[in-house]
Amino acid sequence: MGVGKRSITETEKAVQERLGDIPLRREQMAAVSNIYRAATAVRQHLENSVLREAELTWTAFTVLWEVWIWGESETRHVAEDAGISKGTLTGVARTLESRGLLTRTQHASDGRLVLLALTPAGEELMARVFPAFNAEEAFVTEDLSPAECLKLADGLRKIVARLEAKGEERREELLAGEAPKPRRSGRRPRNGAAG
Amino acid sequence: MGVGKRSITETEKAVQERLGDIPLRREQMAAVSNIYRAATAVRQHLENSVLREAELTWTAFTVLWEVWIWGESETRHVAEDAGISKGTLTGVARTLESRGLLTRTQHASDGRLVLLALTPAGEELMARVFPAFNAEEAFVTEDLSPAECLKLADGLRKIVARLEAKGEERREELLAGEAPKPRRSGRRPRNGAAG
DNA sequence: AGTCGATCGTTTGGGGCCGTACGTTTTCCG
DNA sequence: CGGAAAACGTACGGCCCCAAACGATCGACT
Repeated sequence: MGVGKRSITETEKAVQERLGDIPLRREQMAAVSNIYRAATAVRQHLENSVLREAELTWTAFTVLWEVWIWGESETRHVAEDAGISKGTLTGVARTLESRGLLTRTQHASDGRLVLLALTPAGEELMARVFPAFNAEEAFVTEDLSPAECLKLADGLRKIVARLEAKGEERREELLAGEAPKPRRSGRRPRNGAAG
Repeated sequence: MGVGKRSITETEKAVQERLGDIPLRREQMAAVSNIYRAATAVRQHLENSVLREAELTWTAFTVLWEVWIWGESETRHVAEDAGISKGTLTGVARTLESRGLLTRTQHASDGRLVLLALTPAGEELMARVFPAFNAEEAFVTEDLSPAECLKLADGLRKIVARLEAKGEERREELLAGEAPKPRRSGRRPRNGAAG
C-alpha cells in the first residue's frame, strides 16, 4: 500500500457514521462512485498512451471516431453522439480542421447545416489509432471475462437508458417550485439595463 | 426514437464494417464505452438537480465530500481521493473558501502542508445535500437490484484496480523507445533561451 | 412577398482541469 | 552545519465544457 487512498469499505463506514440514522443506499452508492472512478481511470490511461502518441485529446478522438464510423455527418448529430455541447464541437472541429484531419462543408440544400467528414489523413489516422485504442480497452478489462464485460455493459446501459427516459422528468420534479438557480456560466446579455 | 442517437448495437455493426478483417474486442469495447456514457449521464443528472440547487459543481462537491467524511485533511490526500490534480484543487478550494464553506490552514509542524476543513456552514450544507445526492444515486440505479449494483461495482473496481496496479507499466511498454510527445499544456519556462 | 417562430452553428464568458514551471520548506547525507 | 534532493502548494498556459446570446436560414402561414 502506501498510497493515500481509502478503500470503499472504509469510506462507507465513515459515511454511515456521518449520516447516523439516515438510511444509506450503500450498493447504489458503491455502483455510482465506481462508475466515475473507472471512467476517470480509463480515460487517463488512454489519454496518456494511445491518444498521447497520436496527439489527440479524448474529446477530439471521440469526434473523429463518430465521423469515421458514420461518415459525413451533421454537426448536431456528432455533438449529440459524442456527448458534448455544440459549442464545444465548434472549437474541437476547428482544431481538427486546422490539423488537416477533417473538413467542414455547407449542406447543399439547408444553409444552416455544416457537415463534417474525414480527410484521407484523418482516415489513415483512425485506421492506425483505433485498433490500438481497442487493444487498450481489452487491456483495462483483462480481469473480466467477455461475459462479465457484457454484464457490465448491460448494467451501465440500464442506467443510461433510465436517465434518457426519466431523467428530465425527475429533475423537474425535484426542482418543482424552486428557483432554477442559473449556472454561473453562459454568455451575458449584450446590455440593456445600463442606467 | 426520433432523436439522433444511434444505439450501441448499430455502432458496433458499423465499426465491424469499418474494421473488416481486424479482430475487434467487442465485449470489452461495449463495456468501456458504456462506462463513459454512464459516467457522463450520471454526472449531468446530478449537476442539473441536486448540485445545481446547492450551487456546486461536481468537483466542488467531491472535494467537500472528502473533507466532510474524513475531517481535516491535507490537500494532497484530498486531491488524490477526489481524482483531480493538486493544481485543480488549489482553485476549487479557493472558491469554496471564498464561499465560506471550508478553511485552509497551515500545518503546525510542516510548513509545506495546507489543511482543509469544513466550516459550520460547510457541515450544514453537506448534511443537507448528501442525503439528496444519495437519493439520486438510488434513482439512477433503480432498474438494477442491490445485488446487481454490487456486481456492477465489483466489475468496475476490477478495472480501477488493474489500472492502478499495471497501468503505468503498460504505458511505459507502449511508449518504449518512442518520443514522449509532450503535451501542449503546462507553464512556460520563465525564459532562458533568449538570443 | 412578408412576417414570425423554430432551428442551426458560432460566439462569448465563466469555470474546470491537466501538466509543467516555480519558489518555499523539509529531509537526507555528509 | 551545509548543500543537494525531495516534496509541497501555487502560478500559469492551453484545452475542454456548458449555457445563453446571437445572426443566418428555413418553414409555415398569410
